[in-house]
Amino acid sequence: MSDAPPRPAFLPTDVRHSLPMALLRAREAVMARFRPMLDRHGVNEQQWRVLRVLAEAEELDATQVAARASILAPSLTRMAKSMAERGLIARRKDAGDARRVLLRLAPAGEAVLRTAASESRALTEALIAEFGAERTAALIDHLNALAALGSEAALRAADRAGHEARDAGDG
Amino acid sequence: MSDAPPRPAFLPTDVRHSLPMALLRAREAVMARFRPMLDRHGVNEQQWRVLRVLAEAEELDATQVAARASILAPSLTRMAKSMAERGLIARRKDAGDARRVLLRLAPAGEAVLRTAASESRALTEALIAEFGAERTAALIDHLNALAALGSEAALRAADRAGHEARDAGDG
DNA sequence: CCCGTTTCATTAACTCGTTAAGTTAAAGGC
DNA sequence: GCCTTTAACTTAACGAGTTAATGAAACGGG
Repeated sequence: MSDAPPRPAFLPTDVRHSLPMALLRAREAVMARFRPMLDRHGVNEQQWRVLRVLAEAEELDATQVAARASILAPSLTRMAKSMAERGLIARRKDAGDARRVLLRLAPAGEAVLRTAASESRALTEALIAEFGAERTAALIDHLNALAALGSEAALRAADRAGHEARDAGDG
Repeated sequence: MSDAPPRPAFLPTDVRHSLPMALLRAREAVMARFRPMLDRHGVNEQQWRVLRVLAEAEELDATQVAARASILAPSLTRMAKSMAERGLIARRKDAGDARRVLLRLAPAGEAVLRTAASESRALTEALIAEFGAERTAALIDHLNALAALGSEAALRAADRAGHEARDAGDG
């Protein structure tokens, strides 16, 4: 409390109550718990996401993997190369559409999932136990609802609001 | 629904209901709304966080800025250099402790905050209007509580749980 | 059938995240 | 007053995020 000196009046929103920053901090705190486990299994956070997405589908093209794992296409291109070299995943070209690259789990990737699954579940359950089961479920629902807002119409509306505010705000 | 083929039984948690991934997707959705505004003002997301942190304090050392903006020290070192060159912030050494580097807003940084503040507020208010004021406040509270869990004792407990599960799980 | 358009993937360039190691300065023990 | 330890930053190296541009293949009129 002692370090809140005369605040300039022009700042946007208090950092303490900013939704983007709250999301960032929460994610960091959660990932800090999972990172040691992933390190032990030789994969990073993004590779782990790719493996899990592929575990839920037989075979997917790169665009779908990127969308489901929340990874951008250029990142996935780099990752797929190194993961294929390590035997975590397998790549092949789509016979019907030569633009597409199809990805699937390879044995080493299945092995990582298999041996990490129990640890991952334990960490998840420990977190849920600390934070509360109902509270966690509700939080995930809210987060998914928030993510679902980010569709085209909403984005345009937000952009218009920005322009209007800029006209009216600080003349 | 048609793309959920025979799921291998060894996967950790359904990607749809994973808390880390929900946090990631929600943050992406929110930031997608703010990014065009930040682009117009010539700063990226991390620089914006630094500016806002400095706007809330007269002068802070690098460690405190990093902590409040959720930026790692090596990243802040790089950023402080380029932001100082652009006149967004000012750097000076602490007279009493020659290890410390003190950061404060410079005129160009104040100008960015001043001209972007109204747009930022408009975007924030638009988001709150869409998502619901009470719901947003509750969400931020939950996220802060979640972030607060990530303290030392909790981390050690989670790590122990991981080891136990590995022993018991797939021998 | 051809040509403009769209889609999928890749490459490139830059910045940040992350870890580890190195530098300099302050603190503490004896 | 040294000498070890700790703290604050910096540097380096590598991978991922982001944007823009390119390449290649499919699509869709005309």
